[in-house]
This record gives sequence, structure tokens and C-alpha cells, in this order.
Amino acid sequence: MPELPEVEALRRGLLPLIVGQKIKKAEVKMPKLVSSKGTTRVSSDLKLQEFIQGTLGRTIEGIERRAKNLIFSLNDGGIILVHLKMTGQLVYKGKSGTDKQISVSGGHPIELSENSLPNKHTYVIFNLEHGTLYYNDVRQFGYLLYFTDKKTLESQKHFDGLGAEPLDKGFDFELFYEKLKAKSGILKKVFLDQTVVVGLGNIYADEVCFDAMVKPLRSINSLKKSEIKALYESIVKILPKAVAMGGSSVSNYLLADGSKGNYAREHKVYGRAGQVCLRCGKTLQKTVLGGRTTVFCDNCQK
DNA sequence: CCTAACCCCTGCTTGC
DNA sequence: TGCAAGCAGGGGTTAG
Repeated sequence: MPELPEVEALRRGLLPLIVGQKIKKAEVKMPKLVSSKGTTRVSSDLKLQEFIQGTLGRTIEGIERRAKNLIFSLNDGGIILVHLKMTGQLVYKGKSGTDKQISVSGGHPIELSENSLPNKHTYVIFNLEHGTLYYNDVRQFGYLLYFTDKKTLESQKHFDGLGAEPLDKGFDFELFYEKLKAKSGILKKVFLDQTVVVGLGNIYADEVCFDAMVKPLRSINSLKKSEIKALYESIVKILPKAVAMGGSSVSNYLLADGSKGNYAREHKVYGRAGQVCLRCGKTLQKTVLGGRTTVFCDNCQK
């Protein structure tokens, strides 16, 4: 469930591996993934051709991130927008013999099927000069969209309504406070809707609330300034740490080289309902908010 | 304008 | 053992 730390860790991992490489050819095995996003996913031959032709022979010049989106810029001004949604992966395998995708067990080489690419869930393959970039997505929720230039991307309003970037220098407490106070409703729902601050998903929303000792079910208008300050401090503490640790591999999230992130072991509440609170020892509670499982400590979160 | 419910999809877990 | 229901959740879409 790639959230901001996972997407950012992936971006940083991909940079040295693929920036500067030319796309020799893109193979698309699931045209709907490059045709549209949302719930009405229809394959389009036109979009498929635009994607293949637009990326053919272009060089990847940079990778940026906005919220949980990855933005690949091409040397002719073209852009590939990638969203991993729940189970998307971008894994790069170099041509050098160091990635044989074979492991040795008991002296006999065995194939690691989970690391063998392409696999049954590989839907887009970028053949690069020095290696191959695979897009895998078990549940096919993610998408890769091609735009001829930045203006076209902007005109389609993909980023409209998104809140502040929590890793940016400009993300200070006053900004967060003003944006949060302008909203109403339940704290966690506001975190998940990306309008105040982007990048928190179900994992980090719960982790931030726990760290700040604020219940995720609290209404925005009940929050004291000191509590909002605590939430802010937890966001700017937890997200960079999670990025540095490669994110949380709780489902099938992988880094650019196919390895797993290490932040899952830092989780204090996510996935721990019914277990003891690591801060006060009481049993962690579970509830459902906006259709999402929510875990918190009823004792030490206020 | 808003919010809540539904939906996209597969694989793993749980219960009978 | 099998098989169905439940669950995982980002976020676009739709109904109200």
C-alpha cells in the first residue's frame, strides 16, 4: 500500500538506476493500465499507441513526485505519470550478470519465483539501454499515463485539490494549522482525503495519530492547537524516517531493486489490533473509519 | 457545493 | 478437503 514514504523511497531508488537511459521500447500487456484511471477502466487503442510511440526512443531525464504520483520526464518534454495505487511495483533489473534472479540453496541453484521477472502480474515492460524496468500490479488498480508535455498534464487537473507536501521545506506548522482548521469532520478521514497534507494512507495516518497521542476519530474542530502541533511534529518526524528506511513492505511493496522496505517493523499500531500498546500496555482497539480499519490506543491517545 | 457508498481487482485468511 | 465470504485499501465515480 504505497503511501508517500514508499513512493518517495522508490523514486530515490530509481533515480540512479534509470535516469539518463533511453527507452528502447515499451511493451504493454494490459492496455487499460495506460488508457485511463478510476473505476471505469476501458482499454483504448489510441491511448496504447500514444503511450508506445510517445515513449519510444526517448530518454528518461528525471523523476519527480507529487503526493503518491511518480512523474517521469522525457527528453522531448513528454511525461509518464505513474500511480501504484495498492499493489503496483516498479522493479529494475540490470543486464549485468549480478542479477541472475537465481539463489543458491543447499548448493543447488533454485529459481526465486517471486523475484523472477516478468511474472504473471507484469503488465508494462520498459526495455532500456542497460536493463529492464517492470511494472507489476496484482490488482491492476494502478496506472501509467503518457502526456505529450507538462501543459497537457496540468490541463487534465490530476493534482487539483491536493494538499501540502509534507517533505517540502515550505511545510511549516502555520500552513498545516491553517489548512487543517479550514476543514471539518473526522481527523483520520481528512488525513486520508489528501486535501490538507498529501501522502498519508491508512498506515501512516494511524501511526501519526498514535505518535501524537490523538485519537484518529477526533473531530477537527475539537482539536486544540497543541494537539495539532503534536500531529504536525509526528508527520515531519515519521515520514522522513520511513523514507530513509525504505518504506513499509506490508503487502507486496518493493523498492526499485526488488528489495523490501524496513519500516514495517517500526509500526506501533497498524496491524496490531488486540496487541498491547507499546506506550502504556493497554490493549489496542480497532474500529472502521471511512471503510478503513483503524487501530489506536483508547487509553493513551486522547 | 458536500459526504457516504460503491467500485476497480486478485490473493490471502477465515470459517463452516 | 473445498468453497465462499471477508478483508486488504487508494482514490475515482456516483448517488443523494
